[in-house]
Amino acid sequence: MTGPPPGRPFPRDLLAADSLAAARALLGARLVREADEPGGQRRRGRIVEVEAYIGLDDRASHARMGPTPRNRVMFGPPGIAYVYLVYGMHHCLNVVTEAGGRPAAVLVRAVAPEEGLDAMRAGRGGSTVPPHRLASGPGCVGAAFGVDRSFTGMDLCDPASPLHLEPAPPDEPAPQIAAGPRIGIAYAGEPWTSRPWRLAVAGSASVSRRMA
DNA sequence: GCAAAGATTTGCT
DNA sequence: GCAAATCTTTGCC
Repeated sequence: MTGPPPGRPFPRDLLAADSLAAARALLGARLVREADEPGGQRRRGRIVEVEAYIGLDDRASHARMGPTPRNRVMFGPPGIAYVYLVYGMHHCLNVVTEAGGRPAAVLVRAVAPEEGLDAMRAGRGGSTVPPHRLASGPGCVGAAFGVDRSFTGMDLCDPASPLHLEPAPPDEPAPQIAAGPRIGIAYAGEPWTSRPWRLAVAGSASVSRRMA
């Protein structure tokens, strides 16, 4: 036997408690996008880079101003997708974490493509970047997996969802993890800009930027 | 109701 | 290395 049976659900309890633990659990997990049309390709990749946004007091988090029409799913149950549009052009995928109404989410910043490379490249507008860079960066993940704001609210722990998570294969060793400050949040100020809440699989060629 | 800024990427200088 | 592209969400008048 080499791989897991298809459709194994990602355990929701791994996302329900501490967001940094959830972020570590998501590294190495698989992001799966079922074919969006008959005869289309299934897209799948290994999550290799994430960032955590934790709590009302995190000045870098969209939840910092309390519940709004955009961020309200962050206040809901874990395992739900939160997709937002940044800079008017890029869709970024988050996995809601923590239970009990504490707002938190993990941003999926990079995925190492494994399946459906052609569909990913098409989603990237036919970009000629090498395969390992097709989903390297939060906006690239959204484009490569065909995700937009209509995916907000989707249950990523349900194998029947068009977009969902799967655990890493059981025979795969746990990844070595590197940590560093989050990207693009200078506006938040200290201590939030320095919090090492960006986590990545050490050495992966698909990580968007080198860790400090 | 209007103005400002943003969890980015790409291409040109 | 830097600036443009592009539009939603939020904050303030």
